[in-house]
Amino acid sequence: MNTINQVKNKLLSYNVKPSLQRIEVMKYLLEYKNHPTADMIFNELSPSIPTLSKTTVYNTLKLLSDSGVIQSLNIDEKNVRYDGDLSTHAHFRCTKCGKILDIPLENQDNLNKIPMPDSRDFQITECQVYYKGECKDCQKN
Amino acid sequence: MNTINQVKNKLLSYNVKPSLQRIEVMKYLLEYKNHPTADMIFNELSPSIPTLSKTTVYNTLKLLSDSGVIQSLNIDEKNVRYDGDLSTHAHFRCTKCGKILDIPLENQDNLNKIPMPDSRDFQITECQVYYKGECKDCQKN
DNA sequence: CTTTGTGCAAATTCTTTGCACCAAA
DNA sequence: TTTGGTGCAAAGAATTTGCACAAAG
Repeated sequence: MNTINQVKNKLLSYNVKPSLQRIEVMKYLLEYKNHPTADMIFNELSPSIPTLSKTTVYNTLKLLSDSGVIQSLNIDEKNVRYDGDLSTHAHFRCTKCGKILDIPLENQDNLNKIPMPDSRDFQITECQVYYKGECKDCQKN
Repeated sequence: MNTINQVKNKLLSYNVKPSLQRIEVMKYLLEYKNHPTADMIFNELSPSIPTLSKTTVYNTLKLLSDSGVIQSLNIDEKNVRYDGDLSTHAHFRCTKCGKILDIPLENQDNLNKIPMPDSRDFQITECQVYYKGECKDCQKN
C-alpha cells in the first residue's frame, strides 16, 4: 500500500517535484505491476484526473525514468513499457497474449553471473534481460 | 567472406526464396556487424540497387526474422536493429554515441546460468541480454 | 513576478498497408 | 498463367515539439 505521502517522498528523494499528475503516475506504477505503456497509464488515470493529457503522461514518464525513479523496458517492439520496480529482476513477455511478467533472479548477485564485459572497455549502467515465449495460460490453448 | 552463392544457400536452407533484394540484405547483415536499422540498410544498398524501396527492405527484414535467419533487437528504443549473427551473445549499446557491440557470453552454456523461469510455467523461445552504458571511446571525452 | 508544469494541436518518425505492376516457375 | 515479389504512395501508430495558459513558490 502506497500512501500519497510515501509516493510524494519517493519523488522528492529523487529530486522530482511532486505534482498531482506525477504522484498519480508514480502511484499507478507502484500499485499495478503490469508494466504499462504510456497509453495504458493515460487511460487508467484519465477518469480520475479528467484534465490529464497524454503529453503530461509522456513528460512524466520521461522525467521519472531520466531521474532513475522508474525503468523503461523495450521488451515490446511496439511501445515502451514502464516499471516502477527497480529491484533486480528479468522480464518475460508472452508473444501470444502480450502479458509481461517479472522473472526473479534468485538473488541480488545473479546478474553478475551473466559474463560482464571488461570494465576497462565499458562502463555499464544498465542491464536488461528479456525472455520471450508462451505463458502458462496460452499454452493451454 | 560470403559469396552470393553461400548467401543464397543460407536463405534456401531457411525456405526463403533468394531474390536479388533478399540476397543483398542478407549479405549486408553477414558482412557488416553494425546491427543496422532498416533505414541504414536501405541507404547502404540503395546506390547499388537503384530501384530498391524501403518497403522491400522492411518486407525482407520481417521475412528473414520471422523465418529465423536473422534476429531483431530492441536495444534501441527508437528503431529496431537487425543482427545476422544467431550465435549466443549479448549486446551493448553506448548511450552516448549509439554504437552497438557484441558481448561474448564466454561459452554456449552461459545463458543457462541466467536463472531460467520454471519451464512448467513458461515456454521460452528467446532470450535477449542488453547492456547499456558508455563505450571506451566515449569515456575518453 | 518568475519559474516550472500542464495540455492542446500539430509535427515527426518509424513502420505497415493497399494496390498495381513485374518477374519467375 | 498463376503465384509471389517489388515498390510507390498513403495510412497508421507512438512519441515529441511548439506554444499558450495555469500554478506554485
